[in-house]
Amino acid sequence: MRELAHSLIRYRLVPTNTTNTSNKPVRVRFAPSPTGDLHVGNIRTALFDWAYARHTGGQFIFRIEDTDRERVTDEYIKAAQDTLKWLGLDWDEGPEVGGPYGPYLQSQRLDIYEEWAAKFLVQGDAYHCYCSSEELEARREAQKAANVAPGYDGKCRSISEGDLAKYKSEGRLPVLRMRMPDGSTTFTDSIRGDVTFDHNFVPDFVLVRGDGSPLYTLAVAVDDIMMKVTHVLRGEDLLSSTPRQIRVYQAMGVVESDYPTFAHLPFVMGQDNAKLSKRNGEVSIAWYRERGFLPEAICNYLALLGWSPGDDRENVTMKELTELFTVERVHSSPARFDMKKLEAINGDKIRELAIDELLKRTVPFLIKDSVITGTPAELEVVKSALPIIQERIATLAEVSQMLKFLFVAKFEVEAEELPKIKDEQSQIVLKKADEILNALSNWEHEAIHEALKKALIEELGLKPRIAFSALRIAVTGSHISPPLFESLELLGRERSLERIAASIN
RNA sequence: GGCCCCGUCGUCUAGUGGCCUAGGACUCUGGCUUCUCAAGCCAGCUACGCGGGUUCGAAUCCCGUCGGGGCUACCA
Repeated sequence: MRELAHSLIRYRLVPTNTTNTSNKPVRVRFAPSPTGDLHVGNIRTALFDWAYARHTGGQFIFRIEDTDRERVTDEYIKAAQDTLKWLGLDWDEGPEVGGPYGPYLQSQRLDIYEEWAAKFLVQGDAYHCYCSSEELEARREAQKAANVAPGYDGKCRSISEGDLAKYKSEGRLPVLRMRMPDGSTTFTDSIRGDVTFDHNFVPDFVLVRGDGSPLYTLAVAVDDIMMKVTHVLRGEDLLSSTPRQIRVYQAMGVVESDYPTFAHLPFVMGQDNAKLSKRNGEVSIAWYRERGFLPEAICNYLALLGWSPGDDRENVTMKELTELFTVERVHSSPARFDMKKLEAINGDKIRELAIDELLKRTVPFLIKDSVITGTPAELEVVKSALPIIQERIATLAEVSQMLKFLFVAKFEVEAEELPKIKDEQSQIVLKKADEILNALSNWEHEAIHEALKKALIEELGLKPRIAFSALRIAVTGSHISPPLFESLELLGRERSLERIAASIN
């Protein structure tokens, strides 16, 4: 009977657009399984989820899928929250903030899953399966060899009394398996259109482990329904798990109009066209944070991976993103992650920062790199130096290299640069500069520039790039530095003259 | 192997039958500017995977093909 009832379960979800045709308030969830630091792909998903929720004025729900307690740790859960906060992806319901449909950690919802599982068993939608992993493995191998679709063969759909007694006496613990009826499932993916899965290729799947713990397939479906989620935007790796999820809705007795709308986001790939992973690029958001990438730059860049506003604009703020984001404009094809473009956008965002804001953001890097300790006097110097390096850096971490010459206790010219100031011509320049600057009373960069230009360019007849290069190295230690005259002013008269003198043979 | 998804410059993308001799951005190359490095400005290179069809006309529609990816767990 039950089988019959499910024999024709084709259905279709109403096509959805971002204006949310249904009158239900939009509820979008980001539900990662933190088995490590959140990575670029997770964040791109989170960003789209968040942007969609904000765009529609709906709720953004943050749920932790920690049914696999072997791989998910408390540190990773904590790190995931920190990362989202750092990026500015604030959630309306979830860990810390709570909400009406909590708890939001699946490990705290075990009794809920247990209840539904029991119901499914009673209803006959699910059944106990006593097959051991070894047996399943063996049968899978056989299926593969026989070239038939692999998957559970339904052996335990009906078990004889005798077999049941035998399994129990052996102490076997059954898993709970969902009965997949004949037929097919079709759903409308907002990004991909109609997608159909023939149930011949969707085998009966496990809902509850032998030890009684729930699996993703059960928890995710139950939670999305119980939390009244209206839109599921997630990675395309979950596309083929959708018919299973829908099967659980059916067992739960949910009416079709209450199913969430699915949208499967394309992957973020690494350089080598494989899914982005540790092997082919940096994936951990924490890594980008340490490297001096701005959260708004990361979000801006990631927003452009698989989505575009439609016109030629590429620089969008978080606010603009929430205004412009629609699921219709999300691509269906995967995108490759390009560090170079991220860096370019990061540089642009740095240049947009007000000096006080830039100061606030760079100080932790300078302290971490032991360039400064953070005294008010140091901060003053950094602040006055930032305007001249702001357009020269692509990441915040670069400020240390740029400004350390202003703070080092014991200054030394970089070893490889030394020969460049020891030649005859450089020595002439340095001696002349020493003489001129010692006589200079006004130590402002314009005055310094004027004096040096007159002495070195006009009187000695040198090309500017030649003349100033030696001086640059002598004073900053490197042939790459912030503008020379401003650097001299910032360094101060005393230390500048000291360094020039020290560079003279 | 089976099922499913995907296919425009090197990369991200615009493009939904004529506005496309395919636009923008990043990268790269050359130039300008310049005290180095950047930034900025200008210029250049490079793409509709392939083959059929439909049509007066196709990057856009259809079919096939090739290629890439995902899933195929008591992971998510």
